[in-house]
Amino acid sequence: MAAVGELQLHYSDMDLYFMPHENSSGSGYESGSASSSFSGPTGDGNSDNPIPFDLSEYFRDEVSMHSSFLPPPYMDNCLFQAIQSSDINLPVGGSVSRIAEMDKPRTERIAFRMKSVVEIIDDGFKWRKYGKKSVKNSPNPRNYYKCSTEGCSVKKRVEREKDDPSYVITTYEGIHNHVSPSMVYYTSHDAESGQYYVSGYQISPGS
DNA sequence: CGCGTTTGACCCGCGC
DNA sequence: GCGCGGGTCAAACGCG
Repeated sequence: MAAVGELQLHYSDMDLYFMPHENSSGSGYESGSASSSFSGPTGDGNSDNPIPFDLSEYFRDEVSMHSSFLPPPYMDNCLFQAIQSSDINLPVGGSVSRIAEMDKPRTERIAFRMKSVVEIIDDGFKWRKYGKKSVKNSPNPRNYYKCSTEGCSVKKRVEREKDDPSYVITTYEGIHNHVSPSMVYYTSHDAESGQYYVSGYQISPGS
């Protein structure tokens, strides 16, 4: 397993897409119907010291996406937690600032688009590849992975963007029913707001 | 030998 | 009903 720090990722080039539910029309980000996407800031991006934040606030307030320069495992976890623990909806055509006004979540699908020289990113979870398909209108194949943890049915798809192969699109579907087997997360409490947030993480020695 | 990957076959939904 | 495309299955294969 490659450590995150070894990957040549450009977090400032990362976009997030909230995918429509499978029963909605269109094909998500490919057709341009994805709802919310926002690029990260172009700051110095110190991924060694993740900035504490409550992701749900980022959904409510249309602000710069600090998590864009955080390592995928950290952001990944926060996104799943945010979706799992709040009333965030992931609408088609909705803006980020309106998300909190929406109904219950209808989807558990998130797509990451990031500039990367590698397709397989160590996000702390253990994945088993179960399929590979060439997709229409794209020279690049799409790879299918399942979380290999027993009882967890989270899937992810990985493919390179057809227009710019330097970008990798990773789509997560489902929510892990377990913690990352290789990551240890630390939480802190903000006395002023009364909220807890993830203040850091560490790859566990056993992984 | 066990585990993960590969890859062709199969299934299913959708549009015509 | 048929063809197409996306997603999944599972046997074969490779590697440590």
